[in-house]
Amino acid sequence: MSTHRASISDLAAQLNLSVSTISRALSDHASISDATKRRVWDLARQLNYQPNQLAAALRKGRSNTLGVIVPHIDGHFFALVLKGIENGANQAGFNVMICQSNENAVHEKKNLETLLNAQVEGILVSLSLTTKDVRHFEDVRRRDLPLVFFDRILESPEVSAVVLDDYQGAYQAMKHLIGQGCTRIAHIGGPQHLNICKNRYRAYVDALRDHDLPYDPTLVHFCDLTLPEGHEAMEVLLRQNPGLDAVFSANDLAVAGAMQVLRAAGRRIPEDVALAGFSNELFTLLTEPHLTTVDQRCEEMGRTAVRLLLDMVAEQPRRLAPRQIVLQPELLVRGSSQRRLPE
Amino acid sequence: MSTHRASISDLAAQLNLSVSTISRALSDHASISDATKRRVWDLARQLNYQPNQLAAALRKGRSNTLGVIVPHIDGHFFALVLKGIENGANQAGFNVMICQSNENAVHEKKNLETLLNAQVEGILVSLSLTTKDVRHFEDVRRRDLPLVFFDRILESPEVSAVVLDDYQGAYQAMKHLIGQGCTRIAHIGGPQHLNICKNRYRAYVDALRDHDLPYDPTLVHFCDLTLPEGHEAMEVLLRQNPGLDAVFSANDLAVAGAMQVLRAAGRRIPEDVALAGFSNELFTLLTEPHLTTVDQRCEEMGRTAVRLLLDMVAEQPRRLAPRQIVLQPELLVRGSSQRRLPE
DNA sequence: CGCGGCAGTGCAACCGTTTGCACTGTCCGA
DNA sequence: TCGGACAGTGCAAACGGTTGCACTGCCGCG
Repeated sequence: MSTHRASISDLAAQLNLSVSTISRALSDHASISDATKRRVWDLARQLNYQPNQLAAALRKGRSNTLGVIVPHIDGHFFALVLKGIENGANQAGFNVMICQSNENAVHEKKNLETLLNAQVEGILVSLSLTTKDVRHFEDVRRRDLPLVFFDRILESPEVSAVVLDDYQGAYQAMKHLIGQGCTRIAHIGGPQHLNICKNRYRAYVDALRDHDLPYDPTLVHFCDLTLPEGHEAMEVLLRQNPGLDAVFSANDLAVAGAMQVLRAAGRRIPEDVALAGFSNELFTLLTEPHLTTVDQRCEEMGRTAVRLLLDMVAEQPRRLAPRQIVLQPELLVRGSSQRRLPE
Repeated sequence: MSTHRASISDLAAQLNLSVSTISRALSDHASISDATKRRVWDLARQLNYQPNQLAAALRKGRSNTLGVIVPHIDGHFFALVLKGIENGANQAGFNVMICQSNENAVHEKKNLETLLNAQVEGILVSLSLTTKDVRHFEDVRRRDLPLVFFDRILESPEVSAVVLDDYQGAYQAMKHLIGQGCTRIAHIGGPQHLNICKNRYRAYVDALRDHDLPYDPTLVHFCDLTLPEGHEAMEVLLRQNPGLDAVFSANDLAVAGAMQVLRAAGRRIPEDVALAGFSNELFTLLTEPHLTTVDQRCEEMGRTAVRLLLDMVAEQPRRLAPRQIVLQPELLVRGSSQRRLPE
C-alpha cells in the first residue's frame, strides 16, 4: 500500500478518461452520461479517493474555511460561543480556524494576517481588551472579505455584529428582585469602559427609577468582578448599608463572593438578602441556594454569528448592508432570589 | 483600490524579473543578489504583498496546518488543553483546525475525513466516549501522517500519546487524606471502562493497602460523577457508614455534591469529614471551605502533545518510534481536607 | 587565449482541481 | 442529403506559488 493518495488523474488513467471528465463526474455534472458517472463513482470508492481541498480551493478561489479570533479559548463564555460557531460552520461544510489574541492587540493583528494568508472566506472576531486601534481591520474591508463581530464589537454602524442585550437582561433581573419585595438593592458593577458592564449598570439605575425607588450611591460598588473583589465589595456595602435586602451583580463570580460574606455575617439567603448575578456560569448550580442569573445565549450567539457570516459569504456581489443582531438574554430565577412563591 | 491581492507575478512584472527570482528573493534564497532582494522586499511591503498559503501548500505538499479532534470544546479541561495546543502550534508557525466529535464516533470519523481532505500535516485526537471501533485511524497510519493521542487515548504501544498519571494523582490525594488521620475513607468512582476512572480507583485501593487500612466495599460507590449523582452517592455512603471520616472522589463535581449532603447532615468539613476531588475545576475555589483537588496540567498537556506532533512532522523519513508521555499531576491541598496544620 | 567556475537570473514543469471552449458522433427534420 | 442541435468527452489554461536545471556573463588562472 503506497503512501500516495489517489488523485483525480489516477482515476482518469485507470478508466481511460480525461481528468476533466472525472472532475465533472465527481461533481455530478449534467453533461456526463450516467454510465460514466457510475464507473467513476465506483472506482473512486474502491480507491478511497478523497479530493484535495487545497487544489480545489486554489483553483476556485474559495477555501471553504472560516477564521475566528477570540480573546481566549478557556472560560465558559467563549468556549460555548465557539461550540456554536464550529457546529454551524461544519453543518454548512466549512472548516474553522481558531486563533487566540490573548487579549493582546498585537497578537490580534498577527492572527488576522495568518487568517488572510490562509485564504479564509470570512472572519469572526471578538475584540481583545487592549485593542484601541482598529486599522488592521481595514485590510479585510479592502479585500471585500465578510467580517462579523460578536460580543466585544467595534461600535460602528458600518460593521456587522452580534451582541447580547445586556441592558434587557439586567433590567429583567432588577425587575424580578423588586417584584420579590426588595427595596434596598445594592449593585456590584464592573469596569465601566466595557459596554457590557455599563449597560448592566444603566439597567440598574433605570429599573430603580421606573419603580420609584431612590438611587443611593452607597448601595453601588464598582470593581473587577473577581471572587476576592466580590468579597470586598460585599463587606463595604454591608458596612454602609446593614439594612440592604438584595444584591444585583454584573457577574456571577462576584455575587458568589458576596454570598460567602453574607453567610458569614449571618444573613439568610434569600429571606434577608436576595441575590442575582449575570452569565449563568456552571457553578451557579453548585451554591446553596442556587444563584439566580441571566443566561447569555452563548451557543446561540455563535450560531447566529456564523449564520450571518455565511449569508455574507454567499452573497455574490457583496452589497449586503451591515447588520447588527441583538440577542435576548434569559433570566433564570433560582433559590438565591425566590422569596415569594410564584402565583 | 482593487479587490485583487498582489501576487508574486505582479511583483515580477513591476520589477522586470521572473517569478522564480521573486519567489527566491522573498524566501531569502542565497543565490539572489542583495540588491535584488532589497528591491523585491521594498515593493512587496509597498504593495502589501501577502503570500497565498494555499498555493504554496499545494506545491510543497505541506499545508502548515494541524488538525485537532476533541469530544467537545466547552468545559474546563479541553478548553485549556486546546489553549496549549493553539499557542504551541502558532509559535511554530502552524495553523490549527479544531473539530468536535460531540462524543460521537460517527462524527469523529467524519471529522477525520475533513481534516485529511484539508491536507493537515498532523492530527491530535482525544477519543469520543462512544468510540469502540478505531478502524478509521488506519487511514491516517496508511498515509504516514503523524498522529498523537492525548488524554483519552487508544491503548496500544504502537501509538504516540500524552496522558496524565491519574494513578499518581489519586494516590497522592489518598496519601494526604491518610496523613490527616483519616481511616474510614470513602470513594466516589466513575465509569470503570474509562481508564482515567479505573486508575483513580486502583490508586484508592492500593493506597489503603499500602497503609494497612482495610478495604471496605460499602465505602465505595460508582456513578457518572454528575452533581446529582454526587448527592445520591453521598447519601448512600453515609447511610451505610455513618462513621466515615473522608471522601475521595474521582472528580470535583461529585465531591461538590457530596459536600452539600454532608453539610445538610450536620457534618463539619474538614473536622468530621475531609474531602478531596480531582481536576482542579474553577469552582473548587468557590465552595467553603475550598476543595482539595488534583491539577491535571491541562495546558501543559496541550503544549506537550503539540510539541510531540511537530517533532514527528519534522522527522523526514517518518521512522520515529511511537512515544508515550506521562505528565505528573499536582495535588492541591486546600481547606476541605486540612485537619492538621502542616508541620 | 581558452576554459572552468561562479554569481545571478530565467524557463518550465509541477502540485490537483476546475472550467471555457472545441471537438466528435449521432440523430432528426427539412 | 445536408445542416444543425445536442449529448458526451477531451484539451488546455488557469489558480499562485516552488524548484531542478539551463543559461548568461564575467573573472581568474594556467
